[in-house]
Amino acid sequence: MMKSFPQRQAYRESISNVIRRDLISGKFKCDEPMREQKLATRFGTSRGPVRDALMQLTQEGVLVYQPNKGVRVSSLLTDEERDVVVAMRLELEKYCMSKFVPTASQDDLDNISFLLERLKDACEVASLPEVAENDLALHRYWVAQASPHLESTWTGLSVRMIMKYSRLDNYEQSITEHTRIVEAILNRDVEKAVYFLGENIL
Amino acid sequence: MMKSFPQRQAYRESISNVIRRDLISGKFKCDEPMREQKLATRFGTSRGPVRDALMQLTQEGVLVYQPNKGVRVSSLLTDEERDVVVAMRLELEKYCMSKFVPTASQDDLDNISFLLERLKDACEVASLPEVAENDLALHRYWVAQASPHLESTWTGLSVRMIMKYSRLDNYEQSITEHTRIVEAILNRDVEKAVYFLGENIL
DNA sequence: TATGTCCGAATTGTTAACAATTTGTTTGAC
DNA sequence: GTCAAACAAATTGTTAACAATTCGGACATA
Repeated sequence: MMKSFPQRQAYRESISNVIRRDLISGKFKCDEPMREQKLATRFGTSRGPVRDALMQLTQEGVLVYQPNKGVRVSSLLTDEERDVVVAMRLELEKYCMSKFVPTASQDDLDNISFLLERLKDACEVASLPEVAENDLALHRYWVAQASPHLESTWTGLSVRMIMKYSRLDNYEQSITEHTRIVEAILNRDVEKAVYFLGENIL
Repeated sequence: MMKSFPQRQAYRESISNVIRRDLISGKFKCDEPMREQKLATRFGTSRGPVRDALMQLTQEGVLVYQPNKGVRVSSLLTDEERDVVVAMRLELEKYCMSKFVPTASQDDLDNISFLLERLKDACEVASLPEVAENDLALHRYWVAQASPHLESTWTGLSVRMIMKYSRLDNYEQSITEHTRIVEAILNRDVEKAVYFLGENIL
C-alpha cells in the first residue's frame, strides 16, 4: 500500500526506525552510549547493519559520534535551537504543502485520509510513541510526495523537534489540528492548509 | 590548529570529505553510480569505511540510495527547492551568527580572520573547488561554535545549495561579501554581520 | 588517602570472505 | 530478427574474525 517498498533490504532502515522510535519515546537516557553488540543481538544481526543504522541517526542529529567511543544519545536542543529548527521545518513543509495540494491524486487524498484515521486511533489509545509515529507519518506523506529530495532533511528536523518538547501529549488538540489540515487538503485549499500547518508546527 | 581533532579515526570523515569535494567540483555526473570497490581501492581501504562515507553523504542528500543497487549521485534540486534550502540555511546561520558574535573569544576572531585570508588566497588562484571548500569552512566556523547540535544539518543544506548553482565563481564578489561579514564580526556588530550574511547566502 | 601505572576486559575499527541480488550476455525457440 | 530463459559476471549485503583503542580496577608508592 502506498509505498512501493524496495523489496528486502529492510535491515538498515528498519533498525534505525526502531531505534528512532525508542529515542522519541524516551527509552534511552541522555548521553547514554549505544552499544553495538547489544543492539546487534537484540535485532538478531551482526554489528554491521547496526553500525549503519547508528550512523544514519547520527547524521540526523539525534545521536552523536565520538571516534573510538561509539555513539551516544545527543543532548537535547536548547529552547533557542528548537525555535530555529521549528522555523526551518515550517519553511520546508509549507513549501511541500503548497506543492502537494494542487497536484495530489485521488490516491494521495485517500492515503492522507487513511493516515489521519490511524493518527486518530493512536490518539484514542493515548500511546505517545504511537501518536508520534503516526503524526510523523502523516506529515512525511506530503513532504515525500512534494519533494523526495528533502525528505531526509525533514526527518532530522522533525525528530529532533519532537524529542526536545512534544506537544503531542495533548491528544485532543492533535486530532483537531490535523483534521483541519487534512480537510483543507481534501478541499484543495492551499491557503488554509498552509495556515493550519503553521498552527500545528510549533 | 583550532580543531582539537579526535586523534585517528580519519577514515570515515576524511573519505566523505574527499568525495563531497569531488561532488561539489562536479567530478561525477548526475545519477552516476558510486562503486564501492572502486572507491575502496582509491582510498586504500576496504569497502567498510567507504560504505560509511557513502551512507553519510546519502543522509546529507547529495547521494541517493537504492537497496541492492548502491548509491548514485543525487539529481539536482529544482529552483524552488533551492530557494527553500537557502531560506532554511539562512535561518540557521543568522541564529548562529547572532549567537556567535557577542560571545566570540579572541581566538575565535583570529581563526575567523585566518579563514578569511585562506578564502581570499583561493579566490586569487581562482580554483572553484578550493574556493568552495574555504567558503564553507569559514561559514562552518560560526555554525559549529554557536551550535554544534546543528552543524550536520547545516552541512547538508550548504552542500546541496552550492551544488545546484554556485555563485562562488564570482571571486571578486565573494571576497568583498565575506570581508564585510568578518569586519562586522570583528567589530562585534551583530546587526551588520547578520545583514551581510543575508546578502551572501542566496 | 591520594595518585599514578599497569594489566585485563570491554568496545570500537577494519578487513576479507561469503551470501544474495542485480545486471549483462549468450543461447535457443519461434 | 525478436523475444525469453538461462547462465555468467559484477555489485551489494552480511557476517565473523582480528586489530586497535578505550575503560576500569588492582596494585604499588608516596
